[in-house]
Amino acid sequence: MPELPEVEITRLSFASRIQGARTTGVRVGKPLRWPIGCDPQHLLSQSVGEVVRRGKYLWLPLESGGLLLHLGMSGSLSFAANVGEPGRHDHFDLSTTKGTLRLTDPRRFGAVVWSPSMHSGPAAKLLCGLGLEPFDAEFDGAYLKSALRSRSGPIKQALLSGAIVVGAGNIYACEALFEAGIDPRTRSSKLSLARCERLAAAVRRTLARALDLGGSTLRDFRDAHGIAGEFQLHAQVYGREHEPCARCSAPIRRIVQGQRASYFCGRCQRR
DNA sequence: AAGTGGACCTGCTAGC
DNA sequence: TGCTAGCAGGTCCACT
Repeated sequence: MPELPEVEITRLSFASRIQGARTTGVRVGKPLRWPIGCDPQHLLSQSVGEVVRRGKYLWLPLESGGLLLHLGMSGSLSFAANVGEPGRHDHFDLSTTKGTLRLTDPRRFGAVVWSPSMHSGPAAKLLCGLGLEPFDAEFDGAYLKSALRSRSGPIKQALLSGAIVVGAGNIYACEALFEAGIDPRTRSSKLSLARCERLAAAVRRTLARALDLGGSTLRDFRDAHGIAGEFQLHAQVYGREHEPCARCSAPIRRIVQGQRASYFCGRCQRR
């Protein structure tokens, strides 16, 4: 579900409200992707620091370490003073003096993992292979060109891997490639510097636009106030197989790459 | 090292 | 109306 814009919108919707609160209770429901990795008692009576994002992960700092959160495909976080009884898909609650942070995740691909810090233990292991943040000044055409040099596979899969640049998932990778006029099947190492520059700019613009629009809500996504996004209404290619391309009217195509759907315009997007 | 396919889990929808 | 196959925003891991 949640790509970088959705994760960042979620963070913005509760980080300032939970900061400085003190933890008062923990409820662990059905198993998520990994075990939490600590005795839940260990999380009690600690003050909460500033929530930060790295890629699609959120780091929630506590005094004796912190929690690395991931929303998987169908996860969302809510934060409210009165949360009520947990529903069937509510698998983690962290109660604090300012409200309860609750992870709702029907498919349970999400995760809540304790780590002594962001830069050690399980968190470090999960974060260490990640590429640049898309809004980092270092992320530009020259960086992309260099990072893609050793990659023979399709550019779409290189973007999705997160090893070069983080944050673009299936929707935004498709949209960014459309904006840059690049066929998703193009071999990564074949992209010219000029096209790498266009692609880096397109990734940033696509993610920034999604942030402006509150992210994409296909079905599950809500921010921590329960508000849906509307980028999906503005998508040019994602989920639009057979519809006419907004730029040239050719029908949008759908193919499968690495077991994921790719949508693109066969006329506007070149190899 | 980089590419590929399978795995995890539930819910919804299109088609018969 | 009811069943089934196929599909869904992610990403780790084992294997080549």
